[in-house]
Amino acid sequence: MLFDPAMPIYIQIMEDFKKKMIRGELKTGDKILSQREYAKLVKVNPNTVQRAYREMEMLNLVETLRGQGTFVSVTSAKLGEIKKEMAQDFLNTFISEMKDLNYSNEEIINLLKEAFKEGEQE
Amino acid sequence: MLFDPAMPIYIQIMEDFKKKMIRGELKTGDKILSQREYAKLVKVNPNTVQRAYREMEMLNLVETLRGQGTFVSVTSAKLGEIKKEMAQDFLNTFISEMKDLNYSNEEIINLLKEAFKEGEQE
Amino acid sequence: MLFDPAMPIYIQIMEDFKKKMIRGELKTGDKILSQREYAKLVKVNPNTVQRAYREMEMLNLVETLRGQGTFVSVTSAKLGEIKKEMAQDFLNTFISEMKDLNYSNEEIINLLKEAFKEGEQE
Amino acid sequence: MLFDPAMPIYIQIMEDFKKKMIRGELKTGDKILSQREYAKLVKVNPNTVQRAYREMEMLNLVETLRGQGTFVSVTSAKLGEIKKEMAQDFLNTFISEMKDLNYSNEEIINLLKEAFKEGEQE
DNA sequence: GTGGTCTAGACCACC
DNA sequence: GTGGTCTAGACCACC
Repeated sequence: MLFDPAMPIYIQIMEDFKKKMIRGELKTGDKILSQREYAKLVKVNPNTVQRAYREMEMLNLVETLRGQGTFVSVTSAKLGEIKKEMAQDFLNTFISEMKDLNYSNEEIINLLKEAFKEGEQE
Repeated sequence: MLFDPAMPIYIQIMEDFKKKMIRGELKTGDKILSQREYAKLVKVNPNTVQRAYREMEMLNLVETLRGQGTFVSVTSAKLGEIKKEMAQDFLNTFISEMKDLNYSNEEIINLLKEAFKEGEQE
Repeated sequence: MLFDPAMPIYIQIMEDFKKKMIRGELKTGDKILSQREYAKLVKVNPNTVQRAYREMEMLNLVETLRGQGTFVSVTSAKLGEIKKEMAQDFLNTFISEMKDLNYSNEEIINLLKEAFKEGEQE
Repeated sequence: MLFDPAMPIYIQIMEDFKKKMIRGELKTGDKILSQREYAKLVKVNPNTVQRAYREMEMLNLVETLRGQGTFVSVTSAKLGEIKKEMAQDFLNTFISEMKDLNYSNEEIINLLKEAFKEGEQE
């Protein structure tokens, strides 16, 4: 995984896990990598991974059992909430970028529709 | 100006000038800040500013006249091109982020329309 | 401050701050020691103090302003809640200890009353 | 048994024996585990157990008969004394903790009574 | 000056 | 093996 130096690594780790949960790649009950394994995998310090895991625990996304590991424990209600939050962020960023380029609401929607049409043809 | 450490600063400077041109805040013929003044303003090394100005000159966005300064020289055709390019980038990023969250084309368009409706009411 | 090795230091730091808030020695708006100063004072690593401060922030007990410091931000409602929680803990520990010694409810209350009487006379 | 690292283990072993005597789980004449067996049971060094047994012997709580083992030898008078001492410690700790939270004598007694009422209902 | 992030590595408790 | 705590110290951003 590549990290954007503009954002704390532990936040990026959390975002990645959230996305995996939303896409169903990680489901409630699944064991995730141990802090040490994950740290080795993405080449960061185990302390940084621990911080990400700890914050996810406080958000009730995962549950940690000492000596056993960390397990996904997110409820579907919570999952829906997270999905909406993340989507809203992307939406806001996108809209403000397009407004910055002087696009009107209608133009933005049209560009989006065009992009989808092109996508279909491929 | 705040710079994202994940991207070269000279690129970010260029993007900023491009946006200003697109929004009409900078028009053909306008004199822009000298490299030294600009460097002082945004607190970066003058060499970095020089690189940004040089690249903009190669793209025919600005023209430098010895002893006089640097002037916007972009044509309206070029401007339209840049605008489309930048918009396309934002669009692609946005779509791939939303797809990452498992949103369908229809859902994305609906979310966008809702966001615009809410924006109106404010 | 002396720390009990049986409990994490950052928890003990938090408990100490909570008590000071309950007793009114720290009031909403008060600036508390900077992480570094506090670390020096109680002779622990600044990272440990930071963890305590961060957890207090998540509990809305304090508020942190970058570059300015950390300030008490607890509401009186929250304060009452904390006070009850801490008292309940002390109460439970005490009762189970006394039950361990085979004291009945009545005996415990009588011992307490006696202790208060003696306290008065001093 | 779990030991609190804040206190010498031999003291904690003694406290545990005292409690068992007070609760009548160990009576005068009972044979207690040999030092080696006890050490194995609670996973501490036999020297630590020996120290605990020796101190209990000096307090006339147990008696060691060469080649036979260690036997409880506490008198009922002594037992009452110990019980009071331990209770007094718990009481003092509890009162000072509650005073720390600004509770008055009356409030402490009321909280205790409430706790007993709730205990009954369960 | 302030807090925030991260690394490297020790040591502990639980399994 | 697992996670939890702590230290020492670097480097950064904000004031």
